[in-house]
Amino acid sequence: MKRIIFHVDVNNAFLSWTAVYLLKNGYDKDIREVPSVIAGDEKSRHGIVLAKSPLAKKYGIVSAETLYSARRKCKNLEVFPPQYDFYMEMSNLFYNYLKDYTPLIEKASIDECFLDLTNTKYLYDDILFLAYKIKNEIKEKFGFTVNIGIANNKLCAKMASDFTKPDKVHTLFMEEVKDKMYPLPVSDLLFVGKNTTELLKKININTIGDLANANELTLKKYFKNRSRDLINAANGIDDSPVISDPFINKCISISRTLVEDTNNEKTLKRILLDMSDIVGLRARKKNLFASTIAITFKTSSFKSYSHQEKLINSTNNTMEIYKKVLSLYENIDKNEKIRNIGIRLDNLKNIKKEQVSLFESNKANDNLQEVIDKINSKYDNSIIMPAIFYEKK
DNA sequence: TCTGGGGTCCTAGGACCC
DNA sequence: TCTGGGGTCCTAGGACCC
Repeated sequence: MKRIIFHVDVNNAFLSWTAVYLLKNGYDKDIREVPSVIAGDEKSRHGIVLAKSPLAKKYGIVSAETLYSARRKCKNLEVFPPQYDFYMEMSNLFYNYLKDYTPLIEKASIDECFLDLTNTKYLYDDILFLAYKIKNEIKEKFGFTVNIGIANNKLCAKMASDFTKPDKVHTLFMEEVKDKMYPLPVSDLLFVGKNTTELLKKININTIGDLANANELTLKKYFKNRSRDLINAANGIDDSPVISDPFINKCISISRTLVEDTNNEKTLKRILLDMSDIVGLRARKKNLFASTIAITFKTSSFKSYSHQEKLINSTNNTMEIYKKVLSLYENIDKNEKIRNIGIRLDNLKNIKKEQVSLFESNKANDNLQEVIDKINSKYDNSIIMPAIFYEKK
């Protein structure tokens, strides 16, 4: 049976949401109507474009480019800082509104959801009418616009919602793939990024249609096992389900770009401890336990490295994470200055894997952690941490 | 004042086992 | 007297997405 899938995507999410916030708070201008971007603070080296208005786009400004370069393209560019807390609020409003239409809803990211309406569509006599109703209601209720893609699977729904923006509904049913998707440049296809586009160009594949009809053996030379997936994607084939189960992270990570490059051990260890506590707390809140811990870093010359290690007992305990992080830190080249440093908890499961040890028990650690978390949640900002970690260099 | 941050998935290559 | 072969697990690195 053919499925009916909606992909609902907030137009220029960060920029729209900041526009909503500003208008609500008496700002007299809609920043969606001028050349504007949302970008981080350059002084703390976060100066890249996170979202752009349609007019900023006309100047050739793209996401993830440096603010410096964006300003050079457009002299009167208006720049606003991101407001992550407000974005989370809007994202939840959006999701809670949509989930009234079907229990089969998947939150794909902060600003997009998939809805499987296959079994609920009989409730709505006209699926297109329903999409317009959802789109218009979101605009009226919340003040931002969305695009909705309607298709028989997630891939095509997502492609469709990307067609023309903003505030639009598009369909891309299986029988429309040839007409609507084949003529597009292959770089428009999901999972085809910059590098893949370059490689495809070499073998004269320029449109999605070219890829759809490509010879798998030819592709294999460049893309190995990925070849079949690429051809399937180009043909609009995808049978991945809409997953509404509470989301279980595969990994939780955190990283920070430092105010200035450093190889000062004390500074780096202090930051690693801080971050160990943050990721640990996030894992504990979701009741997830990591069996792999990694540290990641970027050097002054922008080269990335990582070191990871599997644990015998999985954990989400701050002290245990930090202990492992420190031992991983010992492996890194202490001469190189570090620009960005991070921690990743990987192979997360919602049960604790524990090998029974004759010699020690982690029970005490876990109990202590629970007490610390309780205290910290009561007194917002105070971070309680065993003193030994502060006194040890 | 060049170049963020949080994710997922895949692959190569080494270690180790039988 | 000159180096197998299959399987699994683990780490490092890279591509891609929003």
